[in-house]
Amino acid sequence: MSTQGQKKRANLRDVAKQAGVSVATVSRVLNSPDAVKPRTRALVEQAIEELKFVPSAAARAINSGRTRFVGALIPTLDNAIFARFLAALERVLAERQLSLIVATTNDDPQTEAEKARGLVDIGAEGLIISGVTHDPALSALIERVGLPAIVTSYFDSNDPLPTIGYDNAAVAQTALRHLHDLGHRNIAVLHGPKAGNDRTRARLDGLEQLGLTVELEYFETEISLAGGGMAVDQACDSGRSFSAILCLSDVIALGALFGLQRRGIQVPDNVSLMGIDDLPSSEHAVPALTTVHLPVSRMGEHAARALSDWVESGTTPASYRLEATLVERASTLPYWRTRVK
Amino acid sequence: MSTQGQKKRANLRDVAKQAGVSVATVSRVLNSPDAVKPRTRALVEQAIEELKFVPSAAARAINSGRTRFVGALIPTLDNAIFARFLAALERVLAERQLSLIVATTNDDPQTEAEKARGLVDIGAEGLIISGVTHDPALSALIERVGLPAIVTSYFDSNDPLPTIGYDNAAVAQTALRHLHDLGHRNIAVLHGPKAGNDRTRARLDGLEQLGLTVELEYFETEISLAGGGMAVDQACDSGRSFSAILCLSDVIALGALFGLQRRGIQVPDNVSLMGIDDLPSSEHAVPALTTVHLPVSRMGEHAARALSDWVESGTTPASYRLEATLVERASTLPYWRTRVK
DNA sequence: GAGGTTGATGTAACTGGTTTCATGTGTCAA
DNA sequence: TTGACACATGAAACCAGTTACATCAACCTC
Repeated sequence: MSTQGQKKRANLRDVAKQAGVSVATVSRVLNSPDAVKPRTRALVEQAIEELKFVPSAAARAINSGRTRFVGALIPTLDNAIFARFLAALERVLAERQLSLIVATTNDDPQTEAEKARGLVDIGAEGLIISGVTHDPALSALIERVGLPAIVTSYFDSNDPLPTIGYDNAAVAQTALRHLHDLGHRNIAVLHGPKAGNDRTRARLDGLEQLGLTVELEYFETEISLAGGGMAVDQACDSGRSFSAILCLSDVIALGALFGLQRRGIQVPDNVSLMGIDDLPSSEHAVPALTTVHLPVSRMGEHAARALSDWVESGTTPASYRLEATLVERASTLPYWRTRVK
Repeated sequence: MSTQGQKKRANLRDVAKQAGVSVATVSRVLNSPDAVKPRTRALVEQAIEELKFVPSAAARAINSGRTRFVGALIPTLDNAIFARFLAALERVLAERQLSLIVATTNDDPQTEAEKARGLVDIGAEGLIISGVTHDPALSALIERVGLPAIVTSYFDSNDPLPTIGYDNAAVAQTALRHLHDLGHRNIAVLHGPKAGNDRTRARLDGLEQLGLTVELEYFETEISLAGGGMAVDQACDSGRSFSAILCLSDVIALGALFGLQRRGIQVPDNVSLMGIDDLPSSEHAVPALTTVHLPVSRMGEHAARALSDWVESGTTPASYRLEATLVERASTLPYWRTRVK
């Protein structure tokens, strides 16, 4: 009854009193056990056990100035591409004893800024931000706090913040050039919403800037399997004919593949189909989808290392560009072998 | 030069000195601005701006006893089922001003216990734990700290912790019963690793306990599209013949579908195929996959609400059972209409 | 046996906020 | 004019740890 103070969590002072030692000694038992005599240590450990003492993280943090967690702002968890990125991020951060707080933004700059604010308020030591378009409030916040922050999923050495990613315009161009090289000249482009999504916009801009003599017809849809299916229906019903379909996201591409299968259109015999991202599903689909591989796992690993170095030792990382490579699989065929339906 | 202390972050005292007021007043400006005279407030706000003052989260936490974040221990981010669960969790927690730290365990109880320890060390106010099998160290930790913790993805009203989930044995039984009702008697069961994965084990146990007069042949593989493909190859090459394939995970089922397509085996004409989970891909695949719908989004929402209530007001939530329902789609057919290849 | 060194422990200052309580000023009614 | 009261503000205690420095005993050396 006397020892079991049921009221609330014991603190250092309680333990010290119980063990008959000073608070400093208890603190030493916790942090550098070798510095205290075994007998005393045992005494303290027993008191800790009896009182079920658990040190307060906040009090620790106030002294060390460290909270040991960073935040990641990502558009969504629903797309495997971000889930994979996050998985790599989490893995490498964990190796370095850093935890990861996840905040999703739905590609809304304002939500992004608000969630960033929330992360800073609870003590995030650094930030990983996916994408380019940001609310000015976000930049202001980062500048003000002097917070380590890395932008990913896009590369631009001129950005005020370090960027770790690929050149989205070039990625789209790689894809389009492949179809062009195969001889395709009438291509449907299926892409996600432009609003708020800078990655999609950069990819679309890339297509425009390439200046190839191809007819591109654009179909905007949501980035999901259902979206891919609907867009493909729209494209087929538009009255125009295409020998190839370029999807600016693999999720859309897989949805499109399913949509085409439902209509009895053969890929790649009747139409070539390709995506961008290189999700596991693209490799295993039948036919396997040609795509542009985005090294998101490596991006996550690199970003995690860069951020943790920055947080630990204050070394601002350099921007880093990852190469995206064409992965040719079975879903694309030369134009002359295509029998457009 | 004098005002621009480049050294380090300003604190409350610095701001107070700069503004010529007391620390209490600055604190008030931050927390209850109405309590201070507009003129004084302006003075303080100017000082805050000049010094780029940002309050320390740790110092706040030490007073309030709140850190405003909880942790989630999930097996992996690579399976969409957990990504979707997490998305729902994050959304509802964010509504309630709680952040979410993600830690992945790879279904390893020891990793789980270690990461839980890490979460407690940095001040998590509560825990969401996916699955049943846990290291004793984890239970000990939770008990000791008196930490709000909810177990999900499984339901058991007798568990010492509140559980929010479905009955995995019953889920598998629902699936098997469906195939049995269709007349299938020779069924290949494709499932993920048993080691460390209690959900898989519970589902397998469920199949055994159902006691139907069916021949079940088991094939263990990894939970991935590749795994599904390999298992289906193994099943086909085993020399035995099946009229139906039951996959204990939709990821495996989709991999199996692709594998069958590669072999030229028609689903459902030559073999019926079904999964469990009901991922978006199952709905959109061709043919659309029959599956058992697990309401993971609702599970995430419910868990988030329960945990935040617990954390905020100390009300231990009751365990909650979610119903999993059969979703009949195009990939399963009665036995008599099947032409086994 | 005096002086120096080492090791173990305690005292108290410190981290950066919040909050209680005391103080001082201004307004209003009696 | 004075007592009552609200309002704005400051001083200092407080939260739960860490740590610089002081203390003291024990051991060793000359």
